[in-house]
Parts: sequence; structure tokens; C-alpha cells
Amino acid sequence: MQEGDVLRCQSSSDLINSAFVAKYFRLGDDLEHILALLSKGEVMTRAIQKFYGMRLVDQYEWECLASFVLATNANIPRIKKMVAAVSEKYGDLLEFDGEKFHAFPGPMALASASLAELHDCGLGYRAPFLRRVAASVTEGKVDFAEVASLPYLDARKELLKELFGEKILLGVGPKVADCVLLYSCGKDEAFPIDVWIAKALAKSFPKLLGPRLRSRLSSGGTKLSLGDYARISSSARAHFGRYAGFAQLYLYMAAREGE
DNA sequence: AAACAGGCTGACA
DNA sequence: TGTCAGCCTGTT
Repeated sequence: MQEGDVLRCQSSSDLINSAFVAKYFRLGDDLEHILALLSKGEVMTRAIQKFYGMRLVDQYEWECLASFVLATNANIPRIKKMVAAVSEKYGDLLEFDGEKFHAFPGPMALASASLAELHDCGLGYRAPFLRRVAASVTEGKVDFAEVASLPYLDARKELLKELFGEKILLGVGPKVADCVLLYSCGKDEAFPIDVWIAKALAKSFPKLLGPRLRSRLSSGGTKLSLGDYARISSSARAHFGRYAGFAQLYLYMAAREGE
């Protein structure tokens, strides 16, 4: 819990110490400085005022990757449900303060799960994707340390790389990749574009889209082609700069406000 | 009841 | 290279 500038945490594990908490919540970020850089224009200024203090978190790569594979074409309640179901079925049982919890399962547990059982967690067509991703991670085909060490564009390429002509991470497209890069690989310029962000940009930053896309989005269309995504991504990063991910976070919250 | 949800893949032009 | 339908399931 937070008491003024102090964050108090309790844990049943020695591993969750203050260093961990500081890393997870990225307490080293100079939020004031970052948000000052992004406070340009009416829309950003208002979003930052409204949600001031909101931070990026630094998640475990595997959990982040798996969660966003599940998140495709689903809404938040559904995503929570899927994550909870998978955790209950495959995750370690934890106990804290007399309450029981299930940890999110490691990649190995999911790589060896049966498709039918995964499907029963309500994953639908995501079940085979999740299992393949888990297998790839278990087999060490995804080098997160390497990804984290590279600049954004190279990191994204590395994360999405194809090996032996085979796509390693089936179920991971540009949006999921950007989420992983931003929330667990420290790529602050990553700018994940979902339907909310696309709509918000069309409304408040029309210049970043170009006329064709702008009119399509404002007349209700939400589907983005790969080319659309690439163009928006690059213009958004050019506009918001090296902390584009923070801009995305605040814009997203503002876009969903009152919905 | 039809559409849509915090996309992606595979097929085809 | 770009476009397009289809996909699991839950909710409105």
C-alpha cells in the first residue's frame, strides 16, 4: 500500500524484497521529467494531469508474452478469466496471509499441457498458439536478454525472428510484440496500437495517420492492416519520441475514460 | 440477433 | 506488398 511517497509491501517470499518492488514498479524512472517532456498540446497535457503518477511496470518476460498472446481479440474481463483459468490449472499454489493463490504457470508446464485442457480454459483458438509459444520459450528459442539489450527496432526484429524459415512465435504479431517490448523489455519507445489507441489517434492526432486511414477510422472501421500498423507506429514514435510508450499509456487511459 | 471485443494467421491478388 | 476472411467465446 502507498502512504504518501512510501510504498509498503508484504510478501511470503524473500525474493520479493524492496529491490524487486523497485524494479517491478520502475521506481527509478524520473516520472516528472518524462511527463514534462510529453506534456505538449491539449490532449497530452490533460491526460497527464488526469492520470498523473501512473507508471510502466517491468513484468517477467514470459508472463507478459503469454498474457498478451491470450489477449488477442478479447476484452479485459475475458483476458482475466483466461489467465485465472490457466493459472488455476497449471500454476503453483501459493499461500499468503491465509489466502490461496495460483501463480502464473511457467513455460514448461504449458508446453506439456494438452490442447484439449488448454482449450477448456476458455482460450479458443489461442490454445495452440499459447502452447507453441511456451514450447519455443522452453526450448530457449527466444533470447529475452538479447532482445532487451538491443535498440527498439532491432529488438522487435529479434523478438519476431524466423528461424529455419519457421516463425518462432505464432500468435505474436506487431501489437503483442510491442506490448512485450514495452512492459517487459524496457523499450520505452514501443507504442502498442490497439483499437482504442488507433481511435484516439484518429481523433486527437489526425496528422499521424494520413487522410485515408483517418477517414476509415473515424467512420467506424477498426481493423488495421500490417502496413497501417507499421506506418502509425513509426509516425507515433517520431512524434512522441523515446518515451512514446508512456504517451501510449496515458492516451489509452484517457481514451477509455468514461466508457 | 448481430455485432463486436485491447489481432493474428494463412491464402490469395 | 497489400488485402481479406475466419477464428473461440462472452457480452451487449
